[in-house]
Amino acid sequence: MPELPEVETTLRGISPFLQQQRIESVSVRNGNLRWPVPADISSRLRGHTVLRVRRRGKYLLIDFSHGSAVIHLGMSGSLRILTENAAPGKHDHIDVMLGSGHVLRYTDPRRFGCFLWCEGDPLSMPQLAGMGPEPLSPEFNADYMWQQSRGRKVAVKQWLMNGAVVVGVGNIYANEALFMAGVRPQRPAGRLKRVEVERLVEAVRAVLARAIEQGGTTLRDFVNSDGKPGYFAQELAVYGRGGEVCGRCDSRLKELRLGQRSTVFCPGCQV
DNA sequence: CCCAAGACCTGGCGGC
DNA sequence: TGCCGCCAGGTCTTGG
Repeated sequence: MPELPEVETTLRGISPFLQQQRIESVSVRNGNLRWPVPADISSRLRGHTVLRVRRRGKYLLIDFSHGSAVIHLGMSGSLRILTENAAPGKHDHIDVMLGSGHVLRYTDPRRFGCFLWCEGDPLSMPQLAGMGPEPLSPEFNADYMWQQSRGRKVAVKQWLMNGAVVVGVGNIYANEALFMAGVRPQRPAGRLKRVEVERLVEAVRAVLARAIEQGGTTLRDFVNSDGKPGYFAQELAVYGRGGEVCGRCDSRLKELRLGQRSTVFCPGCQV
């Protein structure tokens, strides 16, 4: 489910409710996520105060003075703030009770996400070390991406979705950015021209920034921390539109598979 | 090192 | 209505 804009939307939603809050308790109903939720997570957190919440790629980090909770939403996860204690549903796996009386609830039907504990610097744990730059930071620029692309034979779309190159670009936004940049997804990354890399960098920035403004993309079940959907789905130009007429020319959008992921492009607009 | 494919898991959908 | 296969926003792991 969540790509960078959805995780960023979640961060912005939960952050005000977590800042400086004391953790009263943690209730784990199903700890069988991608990796097991540490059995002692409750005793790790109880009585400690949240210093701040931040994001690295699609990971959310809740920092305390003695370590950080490291959370990923996988394909289908969400985090919500409950103002009253609603009965948990089948996929509501974790509740974090806050001093304010609010509850941070972790939901994930497919359980591809994780909820881990890290003492010390979470940025150096295996999952986070070696990540590429943030796409909305100055380190993500044409010079960097040009140098990264040289010699790479992989399709540019899969290259864009590789977190070691740049974080946060998932299937939806890779499709959209390539359309915006006028580049066919199946082109080998190393064969892009410099101007194409420049356009792609700008397109990734633009599509992610716009999606964040809209509160992310809701296809089926993404909800923000208030339980509301994101509105970027209405602005998707190609994702989920295979067979439709392109909005920019009169070609029909084509659909194919790259790296087992559905890929949509316009044969008229994308070279 | 690079790349492709398999793995994890549940639910929704279209087809028969 | 019921069952079956396929698909889904991610990314880690394995194997060539």
